[in-house]
Amino acid sequence: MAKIDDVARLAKVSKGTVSNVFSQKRRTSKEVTERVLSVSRQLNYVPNHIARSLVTKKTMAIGLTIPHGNFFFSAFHNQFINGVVLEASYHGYRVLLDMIPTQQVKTPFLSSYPIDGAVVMSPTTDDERIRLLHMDDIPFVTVGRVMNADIENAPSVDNDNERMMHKIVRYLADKGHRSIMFLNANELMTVSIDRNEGFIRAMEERRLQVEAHMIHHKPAILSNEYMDYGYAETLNVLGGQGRGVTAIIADDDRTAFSSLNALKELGLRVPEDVALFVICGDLSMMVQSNPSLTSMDLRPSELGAQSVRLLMHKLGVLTDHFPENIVVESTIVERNSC
Amino acid sequence: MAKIDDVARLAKVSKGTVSNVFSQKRRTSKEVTERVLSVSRQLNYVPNHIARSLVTKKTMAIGLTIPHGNFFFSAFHNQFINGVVLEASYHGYRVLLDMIPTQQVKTPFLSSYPIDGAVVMSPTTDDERIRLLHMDDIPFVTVGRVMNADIENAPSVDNDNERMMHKIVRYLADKGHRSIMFLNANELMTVSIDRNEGFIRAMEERRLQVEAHMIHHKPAILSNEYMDYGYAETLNVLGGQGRGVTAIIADDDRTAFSSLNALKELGLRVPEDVALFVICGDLSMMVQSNPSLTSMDLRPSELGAQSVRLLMHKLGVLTDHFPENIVVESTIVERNSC
DNA sequence: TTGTATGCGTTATCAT
DNA sequence: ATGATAACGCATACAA
Repeated sequence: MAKIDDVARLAKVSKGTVSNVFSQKRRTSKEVTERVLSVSRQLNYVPNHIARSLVTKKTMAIGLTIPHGNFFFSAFHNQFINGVVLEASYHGYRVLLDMIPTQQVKTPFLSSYPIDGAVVMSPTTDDERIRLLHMDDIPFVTVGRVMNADIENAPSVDNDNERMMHKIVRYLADKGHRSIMFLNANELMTVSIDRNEGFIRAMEERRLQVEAHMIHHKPAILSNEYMDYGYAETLNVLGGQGRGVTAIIADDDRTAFSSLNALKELGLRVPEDVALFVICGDLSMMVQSNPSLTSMDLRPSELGAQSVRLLMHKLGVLTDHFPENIVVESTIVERNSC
Repeated sequence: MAKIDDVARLAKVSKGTVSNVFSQKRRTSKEVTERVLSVSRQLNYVPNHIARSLVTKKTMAIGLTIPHGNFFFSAFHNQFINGVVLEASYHGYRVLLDMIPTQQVKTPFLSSYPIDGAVVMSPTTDDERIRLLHMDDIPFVTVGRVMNADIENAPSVDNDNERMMHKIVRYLADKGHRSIMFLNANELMTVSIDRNEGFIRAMEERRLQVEAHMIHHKPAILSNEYMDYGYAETLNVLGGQGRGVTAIIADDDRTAFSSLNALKELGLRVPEDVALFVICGDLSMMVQSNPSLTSMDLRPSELGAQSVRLLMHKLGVLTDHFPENIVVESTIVERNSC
């Protein structure tokens, strides 16, 4: 691999000049620029990213930390990552995919982390990743509210979880539903906490009773029940005993489908007997489902893009004024399940 | 941030010794080791990854290049990435997510690429990414066969595409189907080419006619028809004209659901009137669909893990004997759609 | 087992 | 506008 000295020698300029031709940090005459570029092409030269990083102290990469464990992307994650990668590359940044595996790995943090900043997905209460980032002084943006005890004012991007639940409850209540079951996300995630509160508050506002059997949380990702979440709950609560639940809010598409299956087994029709409402989910799946599923669009791709944009401000790449906490509006998409 | 000299001074050793304590490349006495570690903790020191990379010429990161464009992960991609990240982290490697966006970005290849190797998903004929990697002498492994003109003997991981199609056709033919429609992946992908050949050959072997209306290819990812692929084709071919198609092979879950929807609209029952077979797809979706879909399991997570393992051999991280081209066995999972 | 000196390839500072 | 040179923080060959 050719180095900067080779180019400098052949182009009869100093290495400083070659450096400037590539970094554009100060002007170079058209003449020299072209000579350098020509020689570089000839030698197949490109600046060494590592050496550059060593002196600039910028890696031009951001980390994307993903929910830990033997994770399983949902449609939400997909589109979110989409938004992140696209927006990052737009600013010249690369994305380092990252997870905190449950099993011990060879090099956890044996050396510094070669990223300029990070996007943290689905923070949990007292999130380990956030602790680490904070300790290492790496700027980060979370998607969802941070609830670590010692950290305040963390920049974040989030949906309006409270309002979202109000909107959903209102929507269902207006259709006459009084007993609504909420199949929430995992209880450790901060968004799930916010949504829970929103749900309960919205129900109370409407003078609707919230009973224990009406709120459930997705099991840990590695548990056996994970894949079946929604099925057993629906069977239990809507089967036999007749607790009077007439509407179900499901956390994601997988959960919704599980629930839908249980409903079919129980001989309950959607939406005639029971309404099914999905939070987010894969658009094409929602549409192609039978019946198509009414859902709350969380706009994950937008969440991803905004989180990167916010991070770019933290990194000083973008300098116009920008809020510290961005709320991405979520909207109800009516289909045929409610 | 503390540097190696600070630690050396406080621990009263040379920087070379500090270096060795962390890299473990040569023994250090227990005494010294502990003193160094203790001081490091005290100063919150960790070796600088960039500086280390500059001299070792290893970034401890691999690239994962994803189908270009405003891409859209499918269940296959999800699980694949899962396998890649998990296996990579097991060997102490990080994963740099990478895409070649359609829109022009700021820094395409303005500087060298800070990865030790790459995994290339879904190679196309004359793949640009492969050209670049090859030019830059970056070891890479493809998932699917390489068809670039100037590249031979590229290490790869793949399913047995030919055999797979034989198995599927045999399976369907044994159930009495003689006219089978194949909703294949995008025609640029090498796997789709292989599967096409396999399909045609398998049909011929069984003396079954392959007509033009029986083979379709997924439109480009940015086109309007992309999301609807499967729907229009099913409507056209199985509607009105009655071309006698009694079985459909769909490339992925999205396509299958589209097709399923069209079948419902046509009043055709699955599997009574038409058999529907899915290649890969999201397990939980397949199961929860109604009817549950019989499918070919491509084992994407295994593909991901194996591709990383193969790459590790290319990088000299793993040294035992290992084949250059790995075939991951795919198996039929029978459900209720055929 | 440990210390010393050199180099990795670039950017930045200070000249000119 | 360009050149010369000192960092950047570490690993490693060689010396002790």
